[in-house]
Amino acid sequence: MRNLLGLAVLSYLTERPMHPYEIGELLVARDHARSIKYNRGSLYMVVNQLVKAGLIEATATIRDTQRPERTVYALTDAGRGEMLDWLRELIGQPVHEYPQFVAALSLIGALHPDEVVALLRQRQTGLEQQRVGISQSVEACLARGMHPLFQVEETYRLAVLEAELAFVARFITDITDPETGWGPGWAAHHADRDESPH
Amino acid sequence: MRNLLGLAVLSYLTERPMHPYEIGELLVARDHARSIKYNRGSLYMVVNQLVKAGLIEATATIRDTQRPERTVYALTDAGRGEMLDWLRELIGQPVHEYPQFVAALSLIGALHPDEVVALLRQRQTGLEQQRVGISQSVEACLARGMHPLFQVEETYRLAVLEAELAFVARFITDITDPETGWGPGWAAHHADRDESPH
DNA sequence: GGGGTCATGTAATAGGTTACATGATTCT
DNA sequence: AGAATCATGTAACCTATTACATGACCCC
Repeated sequence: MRNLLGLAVLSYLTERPMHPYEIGELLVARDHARSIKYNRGSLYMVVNQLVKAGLIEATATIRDTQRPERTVYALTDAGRGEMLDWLRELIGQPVHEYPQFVAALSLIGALHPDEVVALLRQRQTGLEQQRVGISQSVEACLARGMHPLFQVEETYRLAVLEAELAFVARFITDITDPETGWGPGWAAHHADRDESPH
Repeated sequence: MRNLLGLAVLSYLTERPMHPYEIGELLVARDHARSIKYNRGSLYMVVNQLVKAGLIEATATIRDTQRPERTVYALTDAGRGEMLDWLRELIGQPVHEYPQFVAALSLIGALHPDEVVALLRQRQTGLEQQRVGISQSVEACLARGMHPLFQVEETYRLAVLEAELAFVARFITDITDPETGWGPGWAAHHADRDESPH
C-alpha cells in the first residue's frame, strides 16, 4: 500500500465512518484532490486494499430507500496507527521523486538553445499564472478567517513555484548572456549532432 | 505513451541504434536514472510500446557468439519528431504534480504539533544531506571541466531543495513562535478530535 | 412521462514492477 | 569443476484508469 489516496481515506475516516462516494466528494470539496491524485475507480480499489490489510472495515451497508446500496467503512485501531506512522514518515523523511521538469531538463540538449529560450519564457508565464492563482486563493481563505495551517500545502507550493521562477529566469540569462552565454557553444554542438546521422 | 522512460529511449537513440540493455546501462552510467524512473522491466515494456507506435524500429538482432540474442532498435523519423515535441511540451508547459510532501502537509493536522516540529527537524537534516551531496557532485563535475548544461537538472533540484529548507524552517517557527505560534491552538484542536471517538 | 443527469459501483483494459529463467563468464 | 555473478530477456502479477451499468430523482 503506497497509494497516497489510501492515506487520505484513513485520515477522513478518523472523523467518522463514511462510504466511499462520500469520501470522494469531500476530497474534492475540501480541495485535497489538488494534493492527492483522485479518481473514483482508484478510490474503490484503494478501499478494498485497506480492507484486506485490516486497516478499515465495513460497518454497514445502508440503503436509505434511495440510490444504490452504499457500504460504510470505519477505521480500525491498526488503521489509525498506520495512518499516523505513514504521515510521520512522509514528513520526517524526504524521498527522491521524479518531477517531469527534471526529466525534461536532463535531456534538454536535444533542443536548439534559441527554441529553449522561447519555451522557458512560455513556462514563465504559465508559472506566473499558477502563482497568482494560488496566492489569491490562499489570501481569500485567510481573509475569511481560516487558520493558515489549512493552507500550508499551498504555501509550500508557492515557495516551490517561486524558486522555479527564479531558476528559469537564471537559466535564460545563462543561455543568452552576451558575454558568457551558453547559447553559441550549445548551438554549435547541436548542429554537429544534427549532421552526423546522415 | 506518457512514460518518461520512453522519452529517454527516443533521446538515446538519436545518438545511434542500441539494444535495450545498453540503453539501460547508459541511463545509469550517465546518472539519468536519477531524473527518470528506471527499471529493466519497464524499459522493455516501453520499448515495445514505442515500436507499436512506430517511433522506433528493430534494425537487427545480433548475437556475437556470446550472450542471449539482442535486438537493436533505431529511431524513426516520426520518433525524432515526437521526441522533440514531447520535450518542447515538458519545458514550455508546467504540469500539476503530486509530490508526497504536499500530500502529507495537506493532512498534517492529524499529528500533534510537538511531534510535527520534531519530524520537521528530522526532515531538515535529511534535506541538508541531499543538498550537500548534490552540490558536491555538481562542483566536482564542473571542476572536471564538464559544461554546466549537463548538470542543469541537478541545479534545479538544488534550487528546489533550498526553497524547501527555507519553507520548513519557516513552518517550524510558525508553530513554535512564543508570541503567535500555532502550537497551542493546534494542540487543543488535536485533543478534541482525539477525545470525540470514545 | 420521457430525457437528462446524479449517485453509486463494477468490470475490462492498460500500465508497471517483481520475480524468474537461462546460458556465459569469471573466480577460487 | 562448482559457485557466484553477469548479461539479457520473458512472464506473472499487481496497480491504476477508463468505460460501462443501473436505478433514482428532477425538469419541463
